[in-house]
Amino acid sequence: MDIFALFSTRVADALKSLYPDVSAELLARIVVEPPRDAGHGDLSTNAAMVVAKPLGKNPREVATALAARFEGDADVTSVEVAGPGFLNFRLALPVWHEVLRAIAAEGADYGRSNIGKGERVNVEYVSANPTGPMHVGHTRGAVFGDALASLMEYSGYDVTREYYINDAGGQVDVLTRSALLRYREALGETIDIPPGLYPGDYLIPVGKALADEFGASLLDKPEDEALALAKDRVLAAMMELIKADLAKLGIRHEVFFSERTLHGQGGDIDTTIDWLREQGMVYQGRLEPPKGKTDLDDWEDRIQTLFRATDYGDDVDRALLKSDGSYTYFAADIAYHRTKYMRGFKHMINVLGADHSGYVKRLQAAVKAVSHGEADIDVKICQLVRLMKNGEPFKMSKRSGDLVTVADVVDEVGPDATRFMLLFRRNDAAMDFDFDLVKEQTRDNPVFYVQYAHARACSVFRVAERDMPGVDLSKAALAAAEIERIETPDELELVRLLAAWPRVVAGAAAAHEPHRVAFYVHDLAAAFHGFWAKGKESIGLRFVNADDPMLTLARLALVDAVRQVLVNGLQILGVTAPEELS
RNA sequence: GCACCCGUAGCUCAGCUGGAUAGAGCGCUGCCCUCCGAAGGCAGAGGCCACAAGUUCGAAUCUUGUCGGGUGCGCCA
Repeated sequence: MDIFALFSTRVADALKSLYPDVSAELLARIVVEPPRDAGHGDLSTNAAMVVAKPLGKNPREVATALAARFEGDADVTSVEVAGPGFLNFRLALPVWHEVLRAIAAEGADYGRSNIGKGERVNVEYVSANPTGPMHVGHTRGAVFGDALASLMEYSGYDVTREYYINDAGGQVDVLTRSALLRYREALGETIDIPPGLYPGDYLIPVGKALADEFGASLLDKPEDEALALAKDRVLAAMMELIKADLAKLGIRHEVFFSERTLHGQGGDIDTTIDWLREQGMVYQGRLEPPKGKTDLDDWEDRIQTLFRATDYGDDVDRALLKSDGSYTYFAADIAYHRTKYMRGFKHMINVLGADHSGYVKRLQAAVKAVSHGEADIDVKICQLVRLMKNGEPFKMSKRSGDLVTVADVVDEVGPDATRFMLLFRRNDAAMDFDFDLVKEQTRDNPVFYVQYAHARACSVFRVAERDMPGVDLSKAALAAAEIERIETPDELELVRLLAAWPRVVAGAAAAHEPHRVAFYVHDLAAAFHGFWAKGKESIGLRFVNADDPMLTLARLALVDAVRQVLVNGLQILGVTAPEELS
């Protein structure tokens, strides 16, 4: 149940009956929303202002006519024309009681919508190079993508969570060579890791595993052959490391797509490039060197194979072949996104790090080209995260490099805090991650604040059981409670917030902005804590009143509704809702 | 030089895709609570929404330009 959606159609219907010739486009621009200032009422609509001009009428006049349509409506206690032509509604108590009943009835599904209409969306995120454990820099994108995918699912999209394994480039050879050194080490040699190779300890067990499998047999082979034999093992081992890191954050993907499978004779890249050629999207030409870039010593002006990205909104055309004749990363990516389209995805979302911001136009161009403009892609860039301790930026040092891994962070603060903090900010704004704050048990720490609200809601039930032994507090009993007893302004404020939840999730899903869910849940927690605090000043506002079981039951239904919505929000964010805090 | 992102209270950030008198937390000031319904509550001060034009009934929000910060800039991934 979404009262905003409900009134949206009612306002539109009223408008149509008054002015039969208002266009559908106009109706679509009408918004029913909570007014910024609660003093203005419960619902507010701009309908009159939107429609007035095209109809050649005065907005307030239209508003007045519209208001008349709601006179005597049982759900509405007052309609007022305000300001330049706003229409403000105050809703009758039974509407709020209906909201509470709906929450009880819908439970975990309260807020779920079908705005996605079952359409398929591919959400690609993390896609870290398989050259080692996940760096902390990947964490934000990982968490963001995961929460966004959940949010889309919750809003009626058919979501596929996908990870693109960049296992085809030169870095993989470098990685494998590094692992082969560790292999020699495992066989007893003393090794020295030259600069340029990966020095990390995490390759030691990989070397050992190679030694176990191949014995000394790789030693006599030419490097090419040894590389070919070892590569799959090394890559698999790296993916295991990455998956373990992801698991620590509660993240899983449905599809792991290997870049290597696109390469090779007659592979997807070949067919894609051929296809692009047929479409006239490829030509031979030269590019201007970028201005203002410092080190252009190695710039070589040459004719190359280019994709007409500028036809699709990019700034320059992009190279498909390297000078050695192999495909560029972008060529593979075009083919990759073509497979997404061929696999039936008309909506794609890519979550990338800040260092890829220069890549988005190119991707959008590729998707447009490859789908004849039928598919869309939204690229979400996650800005940098600075780790802070004692008010200063810091780096946790690992013996074998100065990387801070995902595991380092999660082991220190836990997955819930990591996830919530990273989601409690717009993705496109840089943020500081404060280690001290995250472990504090005070209101300043939003993770604690929200989880505590949930725990407190649960604790109310424990108190009720203690103080009112023998009273039935089951879901069924709550559903049968006299919800009508909910009527004080403080209680209704809470209900209003609960009523806004479906609207908030839907908006967040449409905008691809999970942080809105985090902020909502935080607001709801604040309102709940506030109401709780009132009970300390005035006993009549306490949830549990042993001498009035029916009132208590009604209030418990309210508490349970708050608890349920907190759970629903946290679930989307992938954060647990503990019943007790230690 | 170019592209993208950001610029909102002293600090950290929201602002519901164009709505009404711009919000929250921290910090500050002043009260209240000394409570196990633990891990506080209430109130106040604090703003040229970077700046300037434009679009319209209406702009923090959209357009253009300027300034400042971040990221990136043929063949790396």
